[in-house]
Amino acid sequence: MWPGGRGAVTAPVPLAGHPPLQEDRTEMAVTLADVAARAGVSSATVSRVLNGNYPVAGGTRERVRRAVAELDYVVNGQARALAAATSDLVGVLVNDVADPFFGLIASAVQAEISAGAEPGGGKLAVVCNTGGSPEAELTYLTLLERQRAAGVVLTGSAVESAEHTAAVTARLTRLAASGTRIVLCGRPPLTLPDGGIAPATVAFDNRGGARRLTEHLLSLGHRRIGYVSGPVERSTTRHRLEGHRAALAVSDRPLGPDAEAYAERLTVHGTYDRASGYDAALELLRREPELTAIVAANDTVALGVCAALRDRGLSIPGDVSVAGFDDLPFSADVSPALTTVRIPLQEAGARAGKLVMGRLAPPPGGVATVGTELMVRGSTAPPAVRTA
Amino acid sequence: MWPGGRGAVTAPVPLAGHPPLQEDRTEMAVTLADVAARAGVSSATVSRVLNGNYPVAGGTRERVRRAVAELDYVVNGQARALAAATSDLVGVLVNDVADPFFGLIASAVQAEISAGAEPGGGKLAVVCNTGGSPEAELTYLTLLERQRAAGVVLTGSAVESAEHTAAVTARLTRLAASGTRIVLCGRPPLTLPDGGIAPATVAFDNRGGARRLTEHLLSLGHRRIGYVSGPVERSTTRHRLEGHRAALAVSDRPLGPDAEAYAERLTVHGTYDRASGYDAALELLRREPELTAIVAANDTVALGVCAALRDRGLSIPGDVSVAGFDDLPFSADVSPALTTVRIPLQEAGARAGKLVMGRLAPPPGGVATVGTELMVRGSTAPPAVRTA
DNA sequence: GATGCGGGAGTAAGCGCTTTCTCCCGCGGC
DNA sequence: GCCGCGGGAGAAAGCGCTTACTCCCGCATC
Repeated sequence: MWPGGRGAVTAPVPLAGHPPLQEDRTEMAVTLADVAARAGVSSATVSRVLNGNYPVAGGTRERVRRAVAELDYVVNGQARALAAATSDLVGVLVNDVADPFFGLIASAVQAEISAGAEPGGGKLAVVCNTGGSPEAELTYLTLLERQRAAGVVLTGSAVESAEHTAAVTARLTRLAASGTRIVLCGRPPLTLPDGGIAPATVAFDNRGGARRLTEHLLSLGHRRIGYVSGPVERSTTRHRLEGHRAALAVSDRPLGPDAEAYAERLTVHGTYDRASGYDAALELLRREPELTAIVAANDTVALGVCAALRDRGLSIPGDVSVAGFDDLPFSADVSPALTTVRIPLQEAGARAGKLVMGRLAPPPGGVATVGTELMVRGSTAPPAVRTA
Repeated sequence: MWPGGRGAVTAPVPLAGHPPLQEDRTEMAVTLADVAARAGVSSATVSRVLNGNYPVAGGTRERVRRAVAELDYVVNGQARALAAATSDLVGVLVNDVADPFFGLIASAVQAEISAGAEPGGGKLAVVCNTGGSPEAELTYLTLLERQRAAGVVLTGSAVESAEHTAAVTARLTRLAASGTRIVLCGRPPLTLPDGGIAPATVAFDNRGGARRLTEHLLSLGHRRIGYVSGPVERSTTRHRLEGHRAALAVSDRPLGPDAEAYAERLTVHGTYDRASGYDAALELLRREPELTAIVAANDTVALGVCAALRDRGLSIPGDVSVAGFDDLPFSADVSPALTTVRIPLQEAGARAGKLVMGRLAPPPGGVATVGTELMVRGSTAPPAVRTA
């Protein structure tokens, strides 16, 4: 078949696998066999006691337990995983761990998956920071496949490019086929090709929340509303913007047929961070000095907007009302407290965690949407009566 | 499940390991052997091509590469780990992922460790949320030992109880002995017993930062300064409080010998969250209505303090100055912007990441302290001249 | 033309578990 | 009193890789 292959091992020289690496400075770890020897049983029995899935006589069990304790034995997860074809790892992909939005979700997911049964304290969450980069997302998916992760939770907005969607779908299909449970949290449902079951999804009602938020501003009397959007090509960005526009569309804004163009003009795209909000606010003010309200894509951006307005000498909400999205913990504490849309991130994360652990049946249709709630606080008020 | 009956199979039926679980719905994953067969080489050669640590002829290598691509082969990390006695996992223990303080550190650590060499994109960070619970910390340490983690980064304040310290030390000693690299970040150095090398440490200058912060208030003219501390028995809490007291000790406060008792009275312990700050501020106001400044254990707590003061109708910094610690991103954006102490969390995390990856030599003495910087902003000002 | 070398490839021995067979033993039933 | 049975426990076959040894072959050396 292949060249160079001889074979013919003539002399009975015993081959040796890994013998030379014994005398490391690192004393050899205790293995199942050591425990077995100490307890005077076979390693199979020790394994059985440890996993508790096979009847072992009380006395024997006790002896094994003692040996385990005396030797401070800790099972080798990788060997176990290999032999049993299981894994203790669950991947959690987030755009940015340092962002409380993801932190809250990750924290809830993690609490859920490590709250496992006794055997050893559940699974371990591998939090992967994609930084919003599609490539990183794919890389991590591969890394998780390599680890044969028990499950994967994808959180946050999806990049809406056909190419990337296809790539992610392919990875997820493979993962699902090999038994990894997939859950999407805060990103739109996905359809897997060739009969694959679509992953369970915990979706956020971004569109509805955004609509209600803008309706709130409209009802206060605002008509010149700026919108600081997130990065284009991301599902969350699109949904929130759509909700905003939907509210505007049914309003009685005096602009009639030009309404859409006007809304377009008062929309600035940026990233989901503070600096982006700051810059965008200035830009909006330039485009429409008569602005009476600004809606931001999220709370962090809203903070940047507030900073810019303040630097411009405008008061909130006296001169301009500001609203955010997400209701992160700090939003209630800033001054003025931010009007925003609350997403039950904790609850969503917990739900995702239960789903990925198989502790919760997937919702009918595969998609569960968590509602959003408008939180009206001090940063929004009726527009001042200007000299217009 | 298990046998149950005997079965006296008399004929020489060959034993079979795992044969029955072939026909799962989950098509059998591609293995090294499959790739080898397809490329017409031995599996050893495939392994060598993949790991690039052994000379393989160009043609052969190309053939293997093609086979890998065609079969969409992804190496089984667990088998590899078992065989090579290595691991792709690095544990990162944090008190609370949802807290930006830890989020920032974790994010930096992660960026550092996954920025690995080509072989496969570096290691995977396992972010473990201890919730500040000593038990959880130990549990995670065991779980990481089980996974034979390549490294572990412990972040955040340590619980200062002899018992817990001993337990952690024991776990770390074992981990270190088995080759796991240990790094402490933001927690005080530790000494391992019996000759074990102490883990590399990236410490924060909490004491110095706190001292300079209080000195700043003193220099503004404040003399009645409340302190909202963190949970007792935590190193960070203690260090910050010590810094604060140190500054007071050398000040010319008019209270003379009673100074210490006074400082004691103006210190309230709580947790590191907003609610704690809120309650503590009210309590301080009750104890000393003449208070002109409040120093909080961290920015989050400071936010709670601000909220309480506002609810009491007090202006910041007009009536009471407020200061925090950490300089989290939002601190510059709240109104008034928070005077605080900046800790270069990003830098510290990156340093810890490099250390745990062995890409940076441990600092001499094992401990590298990152400096802190006083950030004076709008929330502190000279005390108003009250009718006193 | 025989010998020495070094590059390139294969063989197979484990890594430390899990799990399937096998097997031993004491006991109640016919 | 012999057979059948079920509870307990052991032997051993892998899981899918890595890697220490071997070995072959072509080429430069003497």
